[in-house]
Amino acid sequence: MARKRFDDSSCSVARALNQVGDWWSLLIVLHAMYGTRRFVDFQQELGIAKNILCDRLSRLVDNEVLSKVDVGEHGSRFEYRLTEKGRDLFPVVIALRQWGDKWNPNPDEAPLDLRDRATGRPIHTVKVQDADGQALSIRDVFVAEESLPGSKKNLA
Amino acid sequence: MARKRFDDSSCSVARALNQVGDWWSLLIVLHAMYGTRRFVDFQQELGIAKNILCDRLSRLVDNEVLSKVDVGEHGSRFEYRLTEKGRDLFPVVIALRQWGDKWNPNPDEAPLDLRDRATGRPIHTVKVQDADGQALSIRDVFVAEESLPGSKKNLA
DNA sequence: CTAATCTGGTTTCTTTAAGAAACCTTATTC
DNA sequence: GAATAAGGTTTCTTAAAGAAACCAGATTAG
Repeated sequence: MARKRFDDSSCSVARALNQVGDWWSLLIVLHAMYGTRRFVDFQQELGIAKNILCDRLSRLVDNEVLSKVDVGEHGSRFEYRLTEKGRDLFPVVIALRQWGDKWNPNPDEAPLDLRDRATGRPIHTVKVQDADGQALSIRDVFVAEESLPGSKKNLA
Repeated sequence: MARKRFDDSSCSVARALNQVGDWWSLLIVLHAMYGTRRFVDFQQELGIAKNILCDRLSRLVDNEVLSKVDVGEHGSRFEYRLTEKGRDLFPVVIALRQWGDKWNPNPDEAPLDLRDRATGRPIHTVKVQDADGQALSIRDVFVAEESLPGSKKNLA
């Protein structure tokens, strides 16, 4: 495989994908958001091989998406908890979930019904918005200055 | 590798990742949003091997994220264009970009400055919001009913 | 008209990561 | 004190990623 790394890419999306851009990493973050904290629980919920889980957890810890906390009285019991950086992936995960629910719905099962704890009302669809909160499509957005790779000015 | 597939997973995030959840697929979608449409342009901009690009493009076409359009007078000239489903990944990509800009900024380069075409003002940070537009953190959201895998009720 | 080039691939080969399963060490429980 | 659980590590096999060569059909250059 020799997967290409993007640690040094000038594109922040590429760098972000480098940290959470594989199947398992983002699913681990997702389950961490569901409340999972223990190695064995991740393993069982995800059906992931232990060595891979080990690798992904330590990478997420290295990247400060998770923190590894020793919760044993005498060592040897750990929890993996989301850091602020990890919790900040919330909009990404929710946006991805909503996209999946919209375009690849599970015929057998209703999508997760996420609600606001305070009001009990369903949450909004995650959108890109202008300064006033108006939803923006890709055609409504442009790149200021010459910061775009390939020096194109507009989005698709 | 034998990467595990999640086509049939009951989790929409897992299914979504199955369609766009590797380095290249999402970067291809990103560049398509920048306006790239041609095979060679993807290849040069991404520095991806042709066989891998070929595979990813056809998978994205299979998954209806891109459509392959014959634009040659006499064949043999194609464009890959975002479908509505593909364009709908906009909030995902932007949320990921903003996360990357916040937590892994490029020291040498300012982040892309995305602006509203109509007003010229910078776009908002992508957020999860309640029905009134108030930003919600992960602690403010819960799962209604017993739809959560592992039958947990709360998020982290 | 012919040769060179471009586009969009496919094929072959090598490298490397993913996955399964066995094993291991330090608690904790019975 | 033996059995089990947590959290790994090691070994081996399989499969995917990447590089590079090759290819066919269309276009352009001379």
